[in-house]
Amino acid sequence: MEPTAFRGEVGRVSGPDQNSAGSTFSKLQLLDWCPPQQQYLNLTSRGQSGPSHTQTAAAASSVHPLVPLLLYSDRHFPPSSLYGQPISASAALQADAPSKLRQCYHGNHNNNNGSQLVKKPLNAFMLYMKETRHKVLQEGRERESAAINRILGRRWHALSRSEQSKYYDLAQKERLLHMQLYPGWSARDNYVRVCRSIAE
DNA sequence: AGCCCTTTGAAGAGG
DNA sequence: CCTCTTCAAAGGGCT
Repeated sequence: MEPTAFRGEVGRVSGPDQNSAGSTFSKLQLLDWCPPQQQYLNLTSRGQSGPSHTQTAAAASSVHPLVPLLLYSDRHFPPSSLYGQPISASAALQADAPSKLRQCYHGNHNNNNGSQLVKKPLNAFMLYMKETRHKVLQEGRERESAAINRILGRRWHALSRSEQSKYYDLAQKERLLHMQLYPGWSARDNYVRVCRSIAE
């Protein structure tokens, strides 16, 4: 396939093919699912509780009913589940645990602006991985994530255009919602090397 | 305990 | 405009 051309078709947030967020969201509203917003708040606040996360909670609660869409990708692919199935609280906690580890890996719980860290929205392949990883695990051939990801990379390329478009569309919705939730957010906020250069 | 590995895609920086 | 770098998820493996 041609990822670049394909990306140009469905992967862009803005551009001539992208009418507007409004028209996109009108379609999104057709999606039938309604996870608790609290789960999303846990996600965006990285599972932390405390004064600093009231800002995120306020941002999420003040946005609109599309908030669950972001949760859609992050919480929506529990192990051995299909689309539309609700995710359990334990699964949510399980998903958060390694994230906390990564917080330590990246140095702190905040971004370099001192505010609560907001993570990047997942791209199409990341969404595909979240949904498909457990299948590879169930096959029992591989256990290491690096090996599993190699397999998923090959399977991703083996997907048809229409199959991939499902994930590109979802990723685009993620980005749109992320932009609405965090208008001033930049991926650069999470750059560790930026933090280090500032600290030096 | 903390980082590496491995994948694709998005986004930012710099030339 | 193009290239390079970083981060997003995951978790076993390694230091």
